[in-house]
Amino acid sequence: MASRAKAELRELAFWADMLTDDEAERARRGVSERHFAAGSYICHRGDKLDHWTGVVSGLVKIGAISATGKAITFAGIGAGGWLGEGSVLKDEPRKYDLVALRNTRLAMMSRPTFMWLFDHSVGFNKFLVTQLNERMGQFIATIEHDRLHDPTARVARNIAWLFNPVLYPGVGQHIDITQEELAMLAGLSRQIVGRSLRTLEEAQLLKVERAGLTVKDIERLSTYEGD
DNA sequence: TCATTAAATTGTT
DNA sequence: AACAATTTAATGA
Repeated sequence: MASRAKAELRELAFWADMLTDDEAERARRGVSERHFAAGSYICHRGDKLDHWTGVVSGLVKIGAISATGKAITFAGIGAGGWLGEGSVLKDEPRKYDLVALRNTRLAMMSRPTFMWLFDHSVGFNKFLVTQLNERMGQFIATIEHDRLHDPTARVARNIAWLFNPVLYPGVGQHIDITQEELAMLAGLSRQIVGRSLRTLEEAQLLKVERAGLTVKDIERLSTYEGD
């Protein structure tokens, strides 16, 4: 049977099941919770935030300001997503900005705890490898994404991020997200996002609801390139 | 349970 | 960006 620590940890992190009871207890002690209000910065590029960070609830944007002054979004992270393993592993400052797009609860694991799990836990390393691999795939896709000027394609790609079954095992067909939040993620205006969503709905890729949407065809959505 | 009001979300110019 | 229309949530009888 599972330990109490593991049950507690599972509330914050789905990968708790991949740890032994002993490891879970150690992990639980090294994780604390923090809250960020909508619109606030969790960290700026260059900060030395040496915590591995999980989104318990809410929505976080990973991005940066380019040399030309344009805001670029690398990825959106929804509830269940974990980020920052690169900065923690290499003990480097963050190379990107983190912004809470809505009120967000974060689980933050201290670097010593992270390193201990990295050294001792097979389950944790398995999780890390799949996580890094999936990130890499998403990153490759993002490079292409930047060349996509069709706003509908950008919206589609941004939605697909939030439905990645490897990164977010719990997510079903539906998520709660407003068109305004999607606009901030994709770097588009709210009305363009609204129009794009209707286009995607007409193409039978998803169903638009109030303050949310349901995906009908995640495969075609993630590869959508416009008309 | 229903009616009223406030707040949030989306559509339109 | 501002305004209007619509839907949901909260309140209290």
